[in-house]
Amino acid sequence: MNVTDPLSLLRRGTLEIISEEDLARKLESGKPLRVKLGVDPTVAHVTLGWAVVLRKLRDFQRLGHTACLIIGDFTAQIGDPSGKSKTRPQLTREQVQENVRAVSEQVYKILDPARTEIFFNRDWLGAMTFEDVIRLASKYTVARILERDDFEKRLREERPIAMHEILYPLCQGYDSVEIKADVELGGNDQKFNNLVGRSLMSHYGLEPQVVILSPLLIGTDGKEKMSQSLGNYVSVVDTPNDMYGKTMSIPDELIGNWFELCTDVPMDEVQTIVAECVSGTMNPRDAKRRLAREIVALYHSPEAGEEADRYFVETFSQRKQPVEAEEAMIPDGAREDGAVVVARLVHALGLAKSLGDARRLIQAGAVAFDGEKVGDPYASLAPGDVVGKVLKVGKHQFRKIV
RNA sequence: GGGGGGUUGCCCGAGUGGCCAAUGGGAACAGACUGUAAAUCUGUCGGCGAAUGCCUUCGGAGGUUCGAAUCCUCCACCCCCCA
Repeated sequence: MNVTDPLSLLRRGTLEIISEEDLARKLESGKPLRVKLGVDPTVAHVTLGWAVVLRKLRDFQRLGHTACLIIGDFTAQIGDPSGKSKTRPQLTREQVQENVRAVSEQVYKILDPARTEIFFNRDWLGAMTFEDVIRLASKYTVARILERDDFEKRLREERPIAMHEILYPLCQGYDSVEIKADVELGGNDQKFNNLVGRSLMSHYGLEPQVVILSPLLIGTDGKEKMSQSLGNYVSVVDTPNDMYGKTMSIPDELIGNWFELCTDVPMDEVQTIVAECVSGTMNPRDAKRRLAREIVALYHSPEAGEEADRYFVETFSQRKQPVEAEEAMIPDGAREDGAVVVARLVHALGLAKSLGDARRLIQAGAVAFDGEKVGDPYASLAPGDVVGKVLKVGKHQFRKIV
């Protein structure tokens, strides 16, 4: 790849580079840089939010540098204190391996495997003696650790902070020492941890890493950062229709942000789109359709993007029956005296979490066959009346009964 | 080590012997309206049952009582103040 100005490529979609001078100097040295990114092995999906930093990492690869993925199988036991402020459940080595397998497949939808190294931090953190830990801990002060937003907040709110959580930033920072990182990428919430890495590296006589921070992508709920545990995410392995549909559901204010962080659409074009939405020249819905198409194109194909767009317009805008709904047989549990009990059918197909829930949905008018609502929670129909029809539950769950 | 406060449903938070499956808010889900947006209005929001109803739930284990989220005992965990 021929890039005349590597720095400006690397700057897109970042919030802060600490420091740009250092980065420029390291780039000029001409040697391939080791670019570190920590990976949380407790998740099994690469989300668009995570893809933001992965895409940045890919930019580095295109410039000839090496991606160093650190699987935090050791640190996962501690749990990053940022965010939910809860200690995570411990994972077995097997569970970790399982997630890593799933995730690495997805990661290579973005990264170049030839320029990627993978490490497990258990390999060095797990091997440390207590003495090593004490020595590491001596290189940082309590006051500085407690500066961390989350700790400060929890202290103020009288919520617990366990000793081991205090060690978390040190563990993560030590990873940088171990792999001799030149650059570390991360979401903005990683700022504290990544800066600790810088400081530790100097203590260990290494040149401190450059820290590059990306904004956190807001999830489909429009409020919280996108994360698997919050369920407001789009996975890079979602089907085209899902990916498209989820993208269409984001609030308008996020359009520009998503374009910048999730697509390769040039920034000046993004700015035009946003301006037109604001001025009313463009319907924000159409801007989102473009966005959704771009995203599907990136992880599937441009054709799949068009296809998903068509599906969306037909199914939701024009409220047609979906062309091809997932097929489902009538489970035995849904039958009673030869008739099909609608509530049981909905429940048995997993479209409602309990029988009672299914009845409530029916009562609320959320259940229909071929567009015809079923209003009676106790309705039962002859099998002939349901087979071949499309069952709709809520806004976007469809099953073709066969 | 001493003293005080706390642990309620997805979250926050009321409830201090029966009227409590447990007020209220948020989240979530559904309906209407739409652009599968936002805002708004309405409904639902432990499980099972056609139903009077039954079962499970208020940190854990016991106990008192006709009856306990509420009282007692022990245990676990958390916070604050003092040392």
